Amino acid sequence: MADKDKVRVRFAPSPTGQLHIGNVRTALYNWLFARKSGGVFILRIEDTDVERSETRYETQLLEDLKWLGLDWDEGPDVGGPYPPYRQSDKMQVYQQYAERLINEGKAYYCFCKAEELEREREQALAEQRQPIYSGKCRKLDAAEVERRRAAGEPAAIRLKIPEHPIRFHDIVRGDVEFSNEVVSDPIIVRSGGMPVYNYVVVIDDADMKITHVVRGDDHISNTPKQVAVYEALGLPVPQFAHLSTILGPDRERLSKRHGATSVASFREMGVLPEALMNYLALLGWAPSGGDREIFPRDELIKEFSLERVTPSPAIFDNEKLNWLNRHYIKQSPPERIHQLAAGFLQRAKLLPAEMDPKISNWADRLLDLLLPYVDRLEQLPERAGILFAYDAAKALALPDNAEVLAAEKTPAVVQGFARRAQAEAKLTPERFKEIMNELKAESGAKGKDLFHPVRVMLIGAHSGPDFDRLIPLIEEGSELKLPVHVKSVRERVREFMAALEKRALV
RNA sequence: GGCGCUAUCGUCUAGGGGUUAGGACGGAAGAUUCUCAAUCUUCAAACCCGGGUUCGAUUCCCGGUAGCGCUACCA
Repeated sequence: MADKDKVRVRFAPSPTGQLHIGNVRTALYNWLFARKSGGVFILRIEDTDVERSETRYETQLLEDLKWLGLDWDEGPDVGGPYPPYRQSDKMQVYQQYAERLINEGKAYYCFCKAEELEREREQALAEQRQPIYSGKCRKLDAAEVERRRAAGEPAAIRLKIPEHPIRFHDIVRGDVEFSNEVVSDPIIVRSGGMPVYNYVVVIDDADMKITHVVRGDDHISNTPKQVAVYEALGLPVPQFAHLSTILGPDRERLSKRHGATSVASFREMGVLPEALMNYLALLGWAPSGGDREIFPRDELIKEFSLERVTPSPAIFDNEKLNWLNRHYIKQSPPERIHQLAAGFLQRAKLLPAEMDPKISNWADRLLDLLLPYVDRLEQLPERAGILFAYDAAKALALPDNAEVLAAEKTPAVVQGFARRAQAEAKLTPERFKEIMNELKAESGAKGKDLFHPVRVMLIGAHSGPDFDRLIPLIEEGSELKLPVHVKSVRERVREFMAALEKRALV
């Protein structure tokens, strides 16, 4: 492919907060499109809003993108042929272009005061007129402009919007047309000298030779202004693709109000990046056929196309994300998922920060036991409660257990199990099976009636993982030096019987 | 208010002038398991409304309605 035909796309976030899930999808689609077409993916930092931009957010942003596996070919940290990649480093360039527009008569100085404009706007609204700029300063004669400029009167710079409808092509939505009557002459440089987004974005995209602008559809109404800037500057207009909004369950634009929306929060919850990417890819895009849901990164690149992006807004569905996350937890290589998952138990202070091989081996088996039960890794510490947080009194008090405890054969099972288990220094799964068989014969209980009481005694709940794997984990865990002691079967049984006796007395 | 965008199961979507309107999440039922989770099987569940065009519209066109966005010297 000739260089001049090469696809060049960009992701251009503002470092004004945590990287949001909606922006991530935009980044993902840009990235997929670039990788699919053998093009270039560019990261650009839009920090013209000096008030709200912060360096720490920029650092965080890069980290989040890396975590997601979205790598960029050009950017503020890696450079590239069209620097700078941070708008705040580019102020003179914007100023030069603005002067050029003024000299060519395509833009003009506007001396209107902000309050004055606000008044006009409110009045227009009150009279049900279009609140667009009157164009007053457009008619000022050169001499007066010169005089007022010389007197140091602050002036913004406005672009002259042409007298014809502005139309552009959108890959997702087809042809879009705006009547010029609804587009004010936009301010491109503020009276303070700071250029405005709708202007700098065009300069940047043109300077960086961006071929496709893929971004959120909240920009769609801004696009005519931007097209006007391209045209005034005589620069080629790129292709646009406006992505639909991601909505919360209440059909309102997804925001912090809806809970976790930042990449960081998903990471902290133990959502795997590949699950998040897969989910987001499906939110607003589907392959032809539409009967596949699982798309690892490579498959996504192979299948993706902007033409198949859906124009309608989509509601974010945590359940489906969970399903994908469970899928990728199962698919993930054991070493990777063990390491990741162990981190959650370490942070919860259930596992030591430094794990010797013995503990590490035990932890791996524990995780294998627990992992099928979780949607997100953050649920692990709570799930691990069956090992670490045994509490007999609580088990007896739990409403869920009431039925089991009240069952006719429960006392015989409990007594029989307790007596036998107490005799075992270390219960083995084999011995456990024997005991259960003996109990079955002795009490006449079988199935649930037999196993539920024992389960309540051992883990405080009537349902949970297989005893075959659970019992060795309990017994071996009790011998390990862990931040939180794992009670042995004997300890559990003793505690349970004591609590039972106490309850009987009350 | 004006302008713009959007409209298929509860949700994400495939499809498209004649289809049993397909898949997935979630839900329900069953199989399996001591139980729960996982797994497997089965089931229920949708073309926003009204006009055209047409032999025939869910599909094409127009209008309505609803949702969302924009309407800044924010990005």
